[in-house]
Amino acid sequence: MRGHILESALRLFAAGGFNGTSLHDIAADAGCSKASLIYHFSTKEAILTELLTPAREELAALDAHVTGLPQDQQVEAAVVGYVELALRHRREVKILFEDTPVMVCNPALGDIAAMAERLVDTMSGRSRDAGRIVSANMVLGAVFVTCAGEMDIPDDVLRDELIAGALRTLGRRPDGPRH
Amino acid sequence: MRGHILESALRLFAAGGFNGTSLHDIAADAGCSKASLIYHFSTKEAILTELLTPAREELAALDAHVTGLPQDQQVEAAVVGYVELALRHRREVKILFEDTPVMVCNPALGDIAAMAERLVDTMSGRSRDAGRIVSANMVLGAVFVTCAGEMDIPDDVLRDELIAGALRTLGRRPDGPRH
DNA sequence: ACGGTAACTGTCCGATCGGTCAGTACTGAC
DNA sequence: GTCAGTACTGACCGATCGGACAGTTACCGT
Repeated sequence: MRGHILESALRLFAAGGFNGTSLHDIAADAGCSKASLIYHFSTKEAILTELLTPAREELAALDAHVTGLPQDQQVEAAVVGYVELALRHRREVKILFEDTPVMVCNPALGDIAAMAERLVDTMSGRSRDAGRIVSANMVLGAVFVTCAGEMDIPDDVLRDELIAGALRTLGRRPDGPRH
Repeated sequence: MRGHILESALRLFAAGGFNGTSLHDIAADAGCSKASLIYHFSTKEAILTELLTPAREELAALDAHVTGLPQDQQVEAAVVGYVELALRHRREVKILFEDTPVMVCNPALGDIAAMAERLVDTMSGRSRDAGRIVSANMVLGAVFVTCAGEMDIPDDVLRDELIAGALRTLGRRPDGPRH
């Protein structure tokens, strides 16, 4: 049951947003009572927290891994790691971006924004140059939107194209998409 | 008053989302009663609609303008037009992306998604190649996120860097950001 | 056979939601 | 002076929200 609830909540939050989805909606979708949701998770917020925790932990792991790398490998590792993470957690990332106001007020999730910022800083090569900073922010949004929107492209192709596109955005590769 | 209400609603919707902002919140921020909101605009949805209409119309104009251009100028025109539009309507674009579920159900706003899709199609060079399609989608998200997030970079610099970054993403320029 | 506990539900609750409505204050036209 | 109309409000409404709580059922070790 617990798993069913999380699956329903994930789908509904991704489709209608956190504030746009009621406990009644989730209960109906999961095939249980509203009271059952509160039995398994004590709050609506707690459902969101538990839903996003795996992605949050993977982001933390990525953050730690990238930081420990030699300088000249950090950018590429950050890009690849972020793309794969976003692809592995498409709907979670969508919720993360679309419900930022809800998220930043959540004590268990509030550090995600800071970690994302650090990821962007890494992708910019820790530069103060406006061009680098803008490019890195662009990658953040580019990967998110592309993963969140549903396209009929196989995941492995999407992965490679996202990485290539992101590195192009950052000015790391001279070659464009073939045609 | 009417203008004050729209300004308050714009700020609050952008900060907390449509579903996360109540009529009471808007009334308090605008310094009037909740009933006054309904007097000027008949529904909460109508406030959103009126708020997004200018941006919607500019998008429609951009769509028409780009379509009328010779093939070889369309991609660059689409990129430049989109960047300038997003920069001119930062908060509106943020609402547009964060409240897609609300938007697509709104009859007066429902066509925005279709126009955005056409814009992406144009930026992809109307290609069926996965790389092109992914790149174009990336540009859509890249510009949005960068405009929506607040950075202390002057608008004109941001404009140039966004255009350059987007064209790089699309593989239209071999040079990266200077360093 | 039975006590304990985990899983689950129906029902109720106060708060808040978007929206209605009767009424008031002000203003310019005649 | 008065009257129509515009701008606005306080009080109120039903619906829905997240959540509390007292059960009921089913299973399990003893």
